[in-house]
Amino acid sequence: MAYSNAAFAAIADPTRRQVLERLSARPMAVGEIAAGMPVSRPAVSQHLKVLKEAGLVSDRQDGTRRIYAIDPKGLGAMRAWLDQFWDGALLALKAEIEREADPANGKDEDQ
Amino acid sequence: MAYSNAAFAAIADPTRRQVLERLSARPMAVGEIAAGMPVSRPAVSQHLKVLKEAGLVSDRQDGTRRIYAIDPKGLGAMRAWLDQFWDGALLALKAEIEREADPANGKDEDQ
DNA sequence: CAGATATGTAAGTGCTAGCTTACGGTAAGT
DNA sequence: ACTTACCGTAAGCTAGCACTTACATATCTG
Repeated sequence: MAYSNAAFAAIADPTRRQVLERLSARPMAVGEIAAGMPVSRPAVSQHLKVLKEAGLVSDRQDGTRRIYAIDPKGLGAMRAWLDQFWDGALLALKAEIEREADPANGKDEDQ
Repeated sequence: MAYSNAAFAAIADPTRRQVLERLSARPMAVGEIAAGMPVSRPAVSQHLKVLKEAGLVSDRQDGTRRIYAIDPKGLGAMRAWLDQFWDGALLALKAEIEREADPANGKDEDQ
């Protein structure tokens, strides 16, 4: 399973998640994003760089402005990992519960 | 949308993701987890503490050992956030594409 | 061309994460 | 009771993150 380490590290930061949430509404310019945020504009710029390198956003030049938008590819990889992990965990958990619920199996047999 | 900040911070670390992957197979003791990992056992212990506080794992005493297992609750919250974010982003992206594809709307009208 | 607008980037700083070693505590075995 | 096994935690260190201010760059406008 090939997933991006950078993507998980990127969404770990609350400020970056806030940026992503704002971009999920519609593509926006840097200054527009930074307007309603508690950090400075350069900080947002640096966050956008991280998000871009993680494949979570894409950018496009528009005059003096630079429009950022969500890039579905990076998100897809993360969802894939979470889904697979989720399914595996649930399966293992179900098996464990069934094993413990059935006395014939001997839940402490090898201990 | 109420999601856990700690959960996102927890899965940001590759070592912790490795711990989760091992636990997704079956519940395991601390030493068993640390056996096939590149870091020391105390390090794994600290990671497990973080994962537990994030609601991603649960623990149970068994003699001198401590068995850790996946806790579906914390994962569910993360998946919910990702799913909602994913859907919103795709919708916005689709709307944006349709807007740009339709010349009648004037894609640069307010600039 | 001069000025304003919009953004990226360099430099510097405070803080925290993740790691190691060392130690303490608890449960099982002889 | 003594020893062994298993684990959590404290102390200390290093590296990197997130932030700020200051500066450089590029585009549009009058």
